[in-house]
Amino acid sequence: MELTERKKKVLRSVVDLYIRTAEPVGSKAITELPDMNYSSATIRNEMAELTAMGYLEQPHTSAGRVPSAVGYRLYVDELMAEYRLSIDETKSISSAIEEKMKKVDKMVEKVARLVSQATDLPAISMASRYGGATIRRFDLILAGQGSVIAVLMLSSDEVVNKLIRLPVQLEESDLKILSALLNATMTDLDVSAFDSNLLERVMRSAGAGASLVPVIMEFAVDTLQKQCGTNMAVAGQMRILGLPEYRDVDKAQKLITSLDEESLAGLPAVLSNENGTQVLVGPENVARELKDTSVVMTKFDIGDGMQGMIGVVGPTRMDYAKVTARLSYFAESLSKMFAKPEQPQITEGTSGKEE
Amino acid sequence: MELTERKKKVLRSVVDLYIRTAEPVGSKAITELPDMNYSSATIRNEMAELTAMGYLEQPHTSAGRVPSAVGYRLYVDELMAEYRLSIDETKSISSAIEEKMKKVDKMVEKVARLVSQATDLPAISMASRYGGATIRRFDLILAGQGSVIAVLMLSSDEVVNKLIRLPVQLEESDLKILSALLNATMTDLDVSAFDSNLLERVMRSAGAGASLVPVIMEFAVDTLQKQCGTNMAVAGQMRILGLPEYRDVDKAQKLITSLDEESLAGLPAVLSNENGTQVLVGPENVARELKDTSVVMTKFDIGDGMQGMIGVVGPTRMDYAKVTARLSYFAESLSKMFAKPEQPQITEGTSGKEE
DNA sequence: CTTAGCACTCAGGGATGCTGAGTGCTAAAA
DNA sequence: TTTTAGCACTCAGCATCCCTGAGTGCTAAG
Repeated sequence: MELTERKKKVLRSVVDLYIRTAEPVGSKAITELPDMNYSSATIRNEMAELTAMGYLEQPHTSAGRVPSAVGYRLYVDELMAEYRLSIDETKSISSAIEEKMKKVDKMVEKVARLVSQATDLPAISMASRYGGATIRRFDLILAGQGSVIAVLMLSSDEVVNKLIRLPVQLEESDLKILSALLNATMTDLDVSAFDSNLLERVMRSAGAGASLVPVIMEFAVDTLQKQCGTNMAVAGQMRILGLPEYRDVDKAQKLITSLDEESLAGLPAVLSNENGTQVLVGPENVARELKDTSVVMTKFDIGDGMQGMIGVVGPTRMDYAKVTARLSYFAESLSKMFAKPEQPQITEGTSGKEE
Repeated sequence: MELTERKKKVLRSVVDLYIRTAEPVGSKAITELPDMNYSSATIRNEMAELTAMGYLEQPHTSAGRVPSAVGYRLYVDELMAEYRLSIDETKSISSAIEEKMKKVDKMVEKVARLVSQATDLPAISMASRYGGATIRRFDLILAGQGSVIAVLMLSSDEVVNKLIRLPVQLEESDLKILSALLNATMTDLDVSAFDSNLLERVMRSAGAGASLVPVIMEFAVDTLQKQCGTNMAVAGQMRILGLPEYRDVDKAQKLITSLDEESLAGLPAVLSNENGTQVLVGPENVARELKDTSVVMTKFDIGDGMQGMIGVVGPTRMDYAKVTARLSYFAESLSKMFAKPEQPQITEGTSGKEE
């Protein structure tokens, strides 16, 4: 049975009010809305029918109505009004993004923080690679007393380095030969190609620098693997403490502990493959702990064979319009930022101790 | 007036019990302790006197006693029994530390997480430099079509790099000359020496690579400044939700928001300069938000002109013995790890996009 | 000096009752 | 046929009250 226009209007009003107040909505509250020229009795009848049809729920007899999961679904898909970002909002989002972002993992963390701040909800951010990374170029620098700095330039234009200390004394000329060999044999290879076979072959031709080869190769594999993996960050978990549905510490705690990287690993699988914003309402979430929360996620392209994703977790009652608007804007801005091409560009990286 | 032995014993018992139960301690509970051969009436008298002397407090007339800040102070300084780490505990701490730690900022974050996990309390970790860092060595690598990779080796043995794209075409020989120049003029300098004067001087002699100099210098200054600054991380804030004193969401929220990097920046100033573990009980904390929490902190040496510090924040009622024991062990293990010298050592780092 | 005994205090936890927001139904009005 | 006014009913939330028991301080006897 189709919903009449009026029913839809009532449903929308209920959801809107409930989002604002977090309290069950009564018929009188609806009548007081502008544009509602019916008496409370009429609204009551409509609400009773909407309840029967499963769009609304009643916590107890003498309370108002609360949207059900089905109700939210309809609201998100059809009823909700576009939320228009104010200039202030777009500005603060853009300026937040414009801060320089360095390495992917740092970037992911920062984005999570920014999104969380913009929505005042816990936020998730991830970046995963669908095209494999390769090494474009090897360089070896002699740094005195048996120390060599290996510098790898990746297909993604990232540059990584590693300080290697070996008991062997090497000459500048040895390194030149070795790096030429590495560039000839190990560039543009998928990570899977780095096997013991390759290692043996390269070592046989390596001459004086042979002892360096295994270390460099391990470093290369490590680096490529790190590139493949999914980077993920969660931020702002404690923001849920501000929400009335989590006044109860136990509930809050349960949700927070389920908001770590591991528990959310399964999330991407649930999402459809298209770009754009998706909403998972309450029970639609697979993770049991998220049963009475909603997740809003947006995918976008980072370029360089990377796929980005940002999202937030919040009460089913969250302000979907506002949140999706902000998320989309965020994703769009990020895409633009990553697509920005050609201009003199600078990349940097650090390296520290490792034992 | 000095405390009698028996009074001390009673005070210790009160604190111990209160730490365990988080509930006011009554005279009867004390009598039931082994090694307490007095009746409840006697204990009551002692407790009354301890209260008069300010070591104990009474939430209300018919409740048991709770240690006051002064009481905790005495307990921490004189009364508390050494807590002996079990083999399991030392093992899990050591194995946690043995995971490889890379760059300082990553390391700081990881340590914060580990400490928090080991104590089940929010933890703070920081590393700050007291000796200035310098650059030991510059290398420039030509990476095709106007791209140059600048590789800087610091006095701390960290290696950082940056990909620079310039519209100018440079030859291998230009870079050789330039890097020789940089190594001659800009190594072993304190960050303050990098002024416009130096820049001008170097650029005058730089020839073809002159346009690179400002970029490299900016990178150098950035890197050194980052080295100077204090790295700090907080982890496990939500652990306070498990504590009975923070069943109240508002309280928990207040504390959590005051546990960010900025608010804790003043902390180091409060601590004495010696290494070793220090306890700040309740009102001894300067930060107003920490008035009814305690902070336990340990300083230790990282080497390379760096000072490390780890600590936890918890209720005044926290198990000081256990916490200080674990913190000290942690600090010791970390010191050892950083002191471990000479063996073939490898350092690595990455670098990503920056616009 | 210690302890048994006793009167006193008071937080915390039911039980009870009231209030007001909200409902569903019916019957009159449009 | 649809809308609305009116009314009886429900029930969460709050305030009130009382009771219980843990804990106290004081006194007087051991």
